[in-house]
Amino acid sequence: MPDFTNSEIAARFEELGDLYELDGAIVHRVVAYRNAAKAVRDASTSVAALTRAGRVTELSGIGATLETKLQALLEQGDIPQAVALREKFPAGLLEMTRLPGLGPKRARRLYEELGVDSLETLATAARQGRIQDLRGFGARAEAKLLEAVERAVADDEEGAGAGSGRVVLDRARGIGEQIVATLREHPAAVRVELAGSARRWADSVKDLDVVAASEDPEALIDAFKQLDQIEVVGSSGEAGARARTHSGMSVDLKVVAPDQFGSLLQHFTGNKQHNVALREAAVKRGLHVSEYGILDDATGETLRCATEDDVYKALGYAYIEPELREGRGELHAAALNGGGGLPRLITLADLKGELHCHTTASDGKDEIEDMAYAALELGYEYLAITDHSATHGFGNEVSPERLEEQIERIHAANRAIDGIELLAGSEVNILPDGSPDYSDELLAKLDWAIASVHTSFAMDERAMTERIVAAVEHPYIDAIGHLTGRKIETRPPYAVDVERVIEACARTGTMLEINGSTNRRDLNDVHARAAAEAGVWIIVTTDSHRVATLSTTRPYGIATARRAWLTAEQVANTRPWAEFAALRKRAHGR
DNA sequence: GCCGTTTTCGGCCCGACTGTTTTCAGTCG
Repeated sequence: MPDFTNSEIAARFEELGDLYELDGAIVHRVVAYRNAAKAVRDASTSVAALTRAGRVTELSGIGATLETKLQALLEQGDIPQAVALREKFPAGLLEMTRLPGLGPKRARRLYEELGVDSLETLATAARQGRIQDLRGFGARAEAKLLEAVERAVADDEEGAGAGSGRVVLDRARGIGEQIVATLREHPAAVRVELAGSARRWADSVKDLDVVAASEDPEALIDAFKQLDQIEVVGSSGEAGARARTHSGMSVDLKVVAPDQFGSLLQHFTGNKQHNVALREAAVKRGLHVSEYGILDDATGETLRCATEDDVYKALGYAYIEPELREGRGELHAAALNGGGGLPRLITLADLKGELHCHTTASDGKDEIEDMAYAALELGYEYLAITDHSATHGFGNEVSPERLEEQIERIHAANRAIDGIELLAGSEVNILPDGSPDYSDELLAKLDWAIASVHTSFAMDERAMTERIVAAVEHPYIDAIGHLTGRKIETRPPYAVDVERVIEACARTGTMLEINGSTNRRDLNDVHARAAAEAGVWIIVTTDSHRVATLSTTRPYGIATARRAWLTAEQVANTRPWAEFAALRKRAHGR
């Protein structure tokens, strides 16, 4: 039986948590399953393998009971308790609980009292007016349920295959920044910031959180509700409102007085695990943290925090950058007495060279010189031109003969343009057998080669891992590009044992790329952190196919690096050219 | 169901909004 991937295991735990919730389990037990699911999804190594090795309880959130359930899943292909609960509750019932406003308690009552067991039978019952007579329901609840079903069905038909409803970060930030910019112009606005997962630079975003400080919240909330971007206002109160944009994103606005803004920003930046851990630690010291301030049991007074720094300081922590607030050990590190300290995170300004871009020689839109001048303007000291290689699939093929010519062109441009080192490079395809698609002799003529998988994604994990490790061991392959091939929200990673590839890179001195392309961000944050901890050199690139993305894509690669806790020292292309040149595998002849 | 520099048992963040209620449960983030 093929092993379960981490995301498959996480889905099983989520399902079981949902089933237990329907079954009336206490909330903490349900939360334990959801926390475990997140721990599994965030794990940098195979949870199936960890389970077999008897080490899975090393993951925070997995205890003896879940270990037993994991063993059952791996040995029998399913978890017995899940099998039993699926018998008890029809699949349509779980689907019903995913409707906004309908939770497990009321869904179960609809099932038991009306026999409603799917979106379809729910819609029928609502249309027949059978729901409004139930105790605790009413005519409005019935109408809202019908509306929710109809919307879910419409969304499903519209976005066939789209699934999660999450939006890739660059698009979400585009919408969010527009809203923030407009609100900032309002006379009642003192501060307006984007919060939530968009501020943490997550891969994708479910909805936008906007927080504001104002002496006149009502005026600002009114202005928000009338923004051009807003299609419909959902709920609204004295402290904020929720609305949906024409682009279909849900946006929350919250407003407090300026002297509470730090607490609000901290609260709505999250993530949930970070905030819960922060608050639990505070409770042990008699402090209660909310978005309005910090209540001290001893004095009965609430400390108002104008800045996030005030919040963290009052609780005994150093300031924690938003990208680190994922509940991955950042609070322990940030503790002012006894914490190990937080890393000094890499910034945009640290990057000294770009190592992955394309020109018209393959599928890029601009010429070598255009890219060179753009990189120079960004302050880069070096730029590697890395067009796709000889095997087909990417517009122009760069045959070996054409690569020889391209190397000459790059060298000529390098002589002609002052102030930047232009490197003759290639993004070499890793063929299914693990070999590159240029000869060693040709690869040796390059200054830099980054190798990536672009074909035959469907190999099994063992074969794919061997394929990539073979490339890692090649003497003229300096780095591996976009290791897992995932496209955020559209294509899952291919099956590859990232841990083994990291080990091979550490052994051979091969670098691993964080491809900053906004729909890739591959390595992801978890893998990049594991690679750097294993001593692998990381490079942060844009994979630009045109001049514009050399600058616009950079923040996304850097954000992933920051989410991976990386310092400038751990990223090779923060080094000046002479130092970087010496780090390349081809330079030290391994 | 997890977890432990006050606990191996007894805790487990905090508040807003909605709709149905005569004081609150359910849902959400």
